[in-house]
Amino acid sequence: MMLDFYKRMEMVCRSIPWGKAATYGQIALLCGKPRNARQVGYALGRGRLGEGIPAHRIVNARGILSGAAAFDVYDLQKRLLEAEGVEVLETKDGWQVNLKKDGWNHTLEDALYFRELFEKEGI
DNA sequence: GCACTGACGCGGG
DNA sequence: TCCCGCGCCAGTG
Repeated sequence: MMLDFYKRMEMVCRSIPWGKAATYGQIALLCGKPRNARQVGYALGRGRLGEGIPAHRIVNARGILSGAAAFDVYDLQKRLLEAEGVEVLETKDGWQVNLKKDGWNHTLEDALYFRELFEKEGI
């Protein structure tokens, strides 16, 4: 049932720093499942990662915010990001964050930390 | 088991 | 750089 993946996603998502944005692929990578970016979006969309997940900090590889339908309020993701000091720009493809400036630059140490954590937790 | 879906990503033109 | 096609894979009916 790949429940392990969900537990991993929850841990990684909760580790995204305040005021930073992470990509689906980045989360999948840190979970040890680099090809499962779609599942990250799926899990978030269905609210399968529990309460308090900073879902607004997850954007796609180009920094585009998820479609309006993903949040109850059409601009909630934008407002939550801006409340954390993240600049959200308007583009023809939708709202976008500058990943160069506001993207989560996780380090190799971060990746190793998660790998050890998952092993220790047995997931 | 089968077909289809999707908050995705990448490589080629 | 911008599109577009294709690969990806857990869920769902």
